[in-house]
Amino acid sequence: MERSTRQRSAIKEALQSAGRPLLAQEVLVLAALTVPGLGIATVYRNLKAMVEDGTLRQVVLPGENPRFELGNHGHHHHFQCNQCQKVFDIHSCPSDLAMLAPKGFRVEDHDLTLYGRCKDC
Amino acid sequence: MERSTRQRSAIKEALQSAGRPLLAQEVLVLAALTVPGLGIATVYRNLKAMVEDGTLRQVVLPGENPRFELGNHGHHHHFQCNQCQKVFDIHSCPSDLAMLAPKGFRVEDHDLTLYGRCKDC
DNA sequence: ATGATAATGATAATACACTATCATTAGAAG
DNA sequence: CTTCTAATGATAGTGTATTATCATTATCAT
Repeated sequence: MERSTRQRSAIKEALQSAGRPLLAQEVLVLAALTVPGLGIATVYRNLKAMVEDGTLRQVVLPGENPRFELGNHGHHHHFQCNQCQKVFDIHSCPSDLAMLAPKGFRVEDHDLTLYGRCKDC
Repeated sequence: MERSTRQRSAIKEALQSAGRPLLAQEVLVLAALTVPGLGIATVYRNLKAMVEDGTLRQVVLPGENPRFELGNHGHHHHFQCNQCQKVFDIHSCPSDLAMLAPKGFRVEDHDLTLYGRCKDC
């Protein structure tokens, strides 16, 4: 059966306190503050398991490695800073996108990424 | 100096006649119809060179390998079919995206991908 | 047509994110 | 406290897109 470990808690908490999608490497760095010696394999293992059970969601931006965020958010989009490369949530969503598609195409979903400077850069 | 080869012409023509962004592998298959024996290394070499000189543009969708399209298009977006995975151009663009970002964030650019069924699927 | 050399094609090498392996550690049930 | 075994950490291995290598071919200025 599944056991509760310091590592798993630290990984989840890193994502909660960051409040933005993190790369596996970023998760490692943050969670290792709580659990020194944390291994990258453990990070990948737990991220994968938590995505599978719905605790986490993968966020994939064009040309970027997957990031991870909590799975309890609804539909939303992302902003990536051109300076620091960090990714932030955007909780609004344009509504009139389906009409952009050519005739004969049915739109079922969409992905939007904004790029620019974040508040800190 | 640069020489004109059958291979390079076939690669460029494959992209022109397709009228949609193609993966390196798709370029190989299409261009090999004109130049049998065409090698994948030649495809990558020429795609890279043509991107560098502006003839081509890379199109990178989330979680996908790069596709290539002619570089003389203006700003536009893409549609990917959930069935056949092909990518098509969308020549319109929503205008009110900058206001979606949180306060303190400056929006400089954006990427939009629509997903659904293409005309043929 | 010829020679210099850019370009090609086959394939070995690379890069790199991710996964498997396995000896060791540490939850938690009793 | 013991025992069972899930989980961990170190690291070797994998998968795969792309690039480098190099002998051979083909373009093009002369």
